[in-house]
Amino acid sequence: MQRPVSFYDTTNLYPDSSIGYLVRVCNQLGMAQLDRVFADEGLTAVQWSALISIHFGRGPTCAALARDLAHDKGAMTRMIDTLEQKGLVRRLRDDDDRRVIQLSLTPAGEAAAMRCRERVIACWNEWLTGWSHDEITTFIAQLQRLRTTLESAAPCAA
Amino acid sequence: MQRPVSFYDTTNLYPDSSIGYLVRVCNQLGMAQLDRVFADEGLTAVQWSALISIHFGRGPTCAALARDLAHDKGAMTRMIDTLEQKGLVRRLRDDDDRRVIQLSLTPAGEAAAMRCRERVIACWNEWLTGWSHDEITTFIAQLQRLRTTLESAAPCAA
DNA sequence: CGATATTGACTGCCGATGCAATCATTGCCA
DNA sequence: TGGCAATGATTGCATCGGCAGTCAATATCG
Repeated sequence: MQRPVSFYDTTNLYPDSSIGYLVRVCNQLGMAQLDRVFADEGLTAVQWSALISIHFGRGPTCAALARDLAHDKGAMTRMIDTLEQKGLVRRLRDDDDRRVIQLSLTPAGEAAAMRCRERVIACWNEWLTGWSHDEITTFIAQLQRLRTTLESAAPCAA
Repeated sequence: MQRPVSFYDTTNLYPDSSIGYLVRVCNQLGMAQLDRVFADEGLTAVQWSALISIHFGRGPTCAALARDLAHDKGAMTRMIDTLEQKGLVRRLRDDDDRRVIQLSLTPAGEAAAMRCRERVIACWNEWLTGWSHDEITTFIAQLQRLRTTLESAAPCAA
């Protein structure tokens, strides 16, 4: 069995060809754009993604939410604090496992999350103008594949 | 001429299919991994990317560097401060345009950037195990395309 | 030529983030 | 059962990042 060929070497890893660099820049630019879009809702892009994650049942608890968004656990506690103060998120102690605090959206939180969602949809459709359906689904699949790898990756040996 | 079909609507924008969510999570996970890799060099992943950007002539000045990395200009000044104190970066006032301060790497900065680069190459080759050459180049091209769009995008109307 | 706009570097300020430690609760296993 | 590891939530601490404003130098245009 042959060892797979390595893609990167010292001759071809430069910013424009670096997945890490490109992913970071795309993230920075996209988040900055969305922060401005959400400004009049009093939300940041990260806060909105937390609301959405709760909405879709990916973040039933604070720890799960932090894992889902690859966000710091401590910082997540404080983010939930502010979202709770805004009246968008509810905390409810779990009776079965008393370590856990269940998170859920208030009606106001649901409404805000859905309002923002429509604007995010509009933004992305604008940004993806000219992309074919196949290009987009391929791109999403590749991002998912990368996420899965990074999630399960042991600390890199290098 | 027909208006292109929109990809996203309220039935298919959820975290696992959202480019924004996936890009963010990949960035968070990748940067966290690289932060640990660079820890013994006393560098963070963001600092390293600044060094590389200077190395490749993409960040000849503080402002250009901030644009290249989609990083805050003020924060960049302070990052250069610390990299200068570490003896990795040099500042040199430009004589032609006296607003500008030219950035360059010291020999120590070059060496550190290249050492880290090799480790980054190793990490990415590990993370991309199983990807075909074509899949990787396609992925990179799509990320570049997205970056270009986001860079030139006016504030989203939505 | 002169006023205004633009650009680059820098700074103060505030909020957010990551890390480490703590405490409570639960799971696991000898 | 009893002790120990694991998990969840929280907090303190240091740092970082984004925003807005300032100052200096340059470009633009009437």
